[in-house]
Amino acid sequence: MTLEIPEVVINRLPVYARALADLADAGESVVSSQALGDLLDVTPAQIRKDLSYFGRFGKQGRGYNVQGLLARLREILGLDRRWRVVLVGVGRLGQAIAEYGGFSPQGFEIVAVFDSDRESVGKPIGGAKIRHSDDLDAFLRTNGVDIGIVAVPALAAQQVVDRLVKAGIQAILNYAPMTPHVPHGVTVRNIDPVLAMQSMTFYIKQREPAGK
Amino acid sequence: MTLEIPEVVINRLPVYARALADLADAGESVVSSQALGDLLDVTPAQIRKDLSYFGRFGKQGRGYNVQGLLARLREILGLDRRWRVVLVGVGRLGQAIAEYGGFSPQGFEIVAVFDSDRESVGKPIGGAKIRHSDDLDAFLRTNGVDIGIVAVPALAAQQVVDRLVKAGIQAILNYAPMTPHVPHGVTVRNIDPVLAMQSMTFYIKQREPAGK
DNA sequence: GGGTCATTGTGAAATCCGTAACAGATGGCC
DNA sequence: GGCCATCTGTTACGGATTTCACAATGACCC
Ligand SMILES: NC(=O)c1ccc[n+]([C@@H]2O[C@H](COP(=O)([O-])OP(=O)(O)OC[C@H]3O[C@@H](n4cnc5c(N)ncnc54)[C@H](O)[C@@H]3O)[C@@H](O)[C@H]2O)c1
Ligand SMILES: NC(=O)c1ccc[n+]([C@@H]2O[C@H](COP(=O)([O-])OP(=O)(O)OC[C@H]3O[C@@H](n4cnc5c(N)ncnc54)[C@H](O)[C@@H]3O)[C@@H](O)[C@H]2O)c1
Repeated sequence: MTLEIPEVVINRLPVYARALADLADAGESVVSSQALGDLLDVTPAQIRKDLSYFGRFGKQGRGYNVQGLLARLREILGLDRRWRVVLVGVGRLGQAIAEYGGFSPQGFEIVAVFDSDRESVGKPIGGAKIRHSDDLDAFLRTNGVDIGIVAVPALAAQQVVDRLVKAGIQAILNYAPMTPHVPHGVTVRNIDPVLAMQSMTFYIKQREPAGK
Repeated sequence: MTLEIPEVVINRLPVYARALADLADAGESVVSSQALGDLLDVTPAQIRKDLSYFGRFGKQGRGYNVQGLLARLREILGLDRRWRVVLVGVGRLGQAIAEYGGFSPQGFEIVAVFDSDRESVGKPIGGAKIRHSDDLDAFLRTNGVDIGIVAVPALAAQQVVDRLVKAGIQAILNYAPMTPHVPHGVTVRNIDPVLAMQSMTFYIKQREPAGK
């Protein structure tokens, strides 16, 4: 139905939702696009435009009802239900992810974790037991799983992505420093702090006429 | 000098550099924009256009010299030197960052780590000793530091960002789930897996006509 | 050394996205 | 109840980014 919404817009909605949740916590009941924009370093026009793709949520002369808009955004993004997630790769990063308390309150439940290292299979982590990655396919097929998190070394990552895709996973959060290939219809987000730093250095350098 | 290069372009350059490094490791000496594009899911025209902002690096009929282009990109991005980084917040995530082996080989050296918890001050982590965050300003002023990594709870993050900025830091990698405010001239990149997942759910939902 | 083929670099066209601006609606006030 | 100040929703515009398409160039071969 709504098939022409720019991806940049979709990527901003969770940011709006997060700010609205903070405002709600702070006891605010109404917010204007101007005030929300100040909070997020976004122009008010952009916020209004973004929201207008989905409907009319505000009241002229007043602004948006914080709880109301938050509820609508959550609905639009599909955050009004819980999502089942598997984690593949339980090294240092994978452990931090498995034990991170920030996912569950947002509706993302890590229902199983996998690793190829037989030594670690069976060990408990973040409420689950580590399973062997050979059992990944079987698990995915018998349990409904929505999202896969990849936290294996770069060299193993494409193989893991392929397995997740073959088993029907629709969305992948990739922490490995590589660009995964997925068929059309699978959504990927990459998290790579090194790339983030490597783009920042360009700007630092620009501002440093000395040095070099 | 070169002041009108779109930020999206700058953000793609490290991705190109990473792929070129992989190609170099694989023994490839030449690559075409087509081949590189296939690797990265980017159109060849985009690659050529991006590179053309900085000069002419290829040879018609042949493509780009892998080592040569990599060297030029590293130079453009400022990756031909080492960068000094401080980490603030040594909780679970901060520890994983401090001990992550992926930064140093790319030229990012974590020269000091800070936390506000007096219990943990003095403990060794990733080659450094944890310092108290009260000493952050003094350290930054006496040691040249280029980049700050923020890994504290959201409620403390703006305060930490402010301190880093006041001490002259030019670039901040923020892991806290909030939008930091910084003056013009300071570069920020945010890393937030929850936001990443929250935008993916939109697309999963789109594809699931059932459910809901 | 000329012909062929592949591939770059780049203006021009097309598309995408953000901003501006304002008509219209709403609440508050007297 | 009418007036005023405020703020939304939306359209139109302009700028930014991507894609297109092709002339120019270099490598290779015979
Ligand atoms: N540690 C960090 O802070 C950090 C930060 C950013 C990115 N990363 C990236 O995340 C990935 C993991 O990092 P790490 O530090 O946890 O590495 P790690 O070596 O500690 O852990 C990798 C884990 O993956 C498992 N594994 C390997 N191949 C597998 C396969 N085919 N199937 C299932 N499991 C497999 C290994 O047994 C190991 O437990 C790497 O790609 C790394 O570059 C890590
Ligand atoms: N753990 C993860 O995988 C993960 C993933 C994504 C984002 N995050 C975010 O990263 C941040 C840190 O997460 P965590 O799990 O490590 O939390 P944590 O509570 O384990 O660690 C936070 C650390 O920050 C320190 N701290 C608090 N206030 C400080 C201040 N003003 N100055 C210096 N240090 C201070 C605390 O003493 C503690 O050691 C949070 O904002 C979290 O939402 C964590």
